[in-house]
Amino acid sequence: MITGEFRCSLDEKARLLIPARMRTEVLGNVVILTRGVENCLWLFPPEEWKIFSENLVGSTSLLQSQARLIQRRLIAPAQETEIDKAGRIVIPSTLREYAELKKECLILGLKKYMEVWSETSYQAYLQENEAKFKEAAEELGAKVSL
Amino acid sequence: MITGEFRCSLDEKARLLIPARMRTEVLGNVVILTRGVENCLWLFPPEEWKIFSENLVGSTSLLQSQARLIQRRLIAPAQETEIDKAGRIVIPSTLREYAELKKECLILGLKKYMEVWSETSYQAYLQENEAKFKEAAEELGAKVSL
DNA sequence: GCGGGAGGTGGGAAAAAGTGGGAACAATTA
DNA sequence: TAATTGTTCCCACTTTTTCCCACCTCCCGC
Repeated sequence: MITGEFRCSLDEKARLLIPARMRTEVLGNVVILTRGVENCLWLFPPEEWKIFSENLVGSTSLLQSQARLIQRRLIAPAQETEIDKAGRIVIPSTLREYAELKKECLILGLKKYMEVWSETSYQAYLQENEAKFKEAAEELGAKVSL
Repeated sequence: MITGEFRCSLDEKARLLIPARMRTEVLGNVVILTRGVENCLWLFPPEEWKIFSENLVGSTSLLQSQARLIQRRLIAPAQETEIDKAGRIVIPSTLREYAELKKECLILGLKKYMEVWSETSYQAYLQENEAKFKEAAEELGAKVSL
């Protein structure tokens, strides 16, 4: 999958356009949408979702509360969604509300999956975390020479 | 890659001319553009980006907040861009806004990669950090004989 | 000083991507 | 059952992007 930040818009019918550049990377016309960590949605191509979810389920037991929590939080909300002829997907209302998506959205490509953010939440997230990011980068720089 | 500071301009179609001197150093006609640290964009030749990003992604999990932060801040914004026949690249709007690029830009050559700054931000950055630079130089001088 | 070439700039036109909304169909409620 | 609301599919329009070409200007050799 490609990386990149792309602006995209959600219309009144709750359809989100996947930018053409990212669309070409999704084999087939189906993606899995779920709640992400932080205020965003995660969007996986089916193969990647299979790997991720099976790993997650495989390494946890439903007899443990933490495992149940993780499963409810990440696995349960997952829905398969079809990409229409114009390259859009319909965002289910529970997920739309979770990520507080308005008209202005942002899609992030992260190699194995994508994230969908409301533009305002994403800017807020980046601003709040810029200091942490610089610290993390310093630390990383001390370990690895990049 | 060559070093040097070059003034260059961004036109109304968001195309940035890579000075001919630097262009010759980029094998092939593709570069990777991403958010840098501080107010600038980073511009890597594909091979260098591969090394850098793989080092970065290699040992991280999307279930950890620091890893997500670094991926969102450095990996997600990265886009492959082609150099056109006239030696220009198109700067994606999210990146252009991040670095506050206006017509007057500056490209810095830094051996392994390049940086793109708005001329005004760069001047401000240098002025603000001159004192810190002198300190850093003292410290380094104590360790290494240069 | 003049001609030629390389580097740099701008903009037109075709193609591609994105947007909105109508109509048909399904579902839900009174 | 009729009326209303919500979905889905499709089409037409608009905007953006891409590709290409023409021209400008500066520098160098003659």
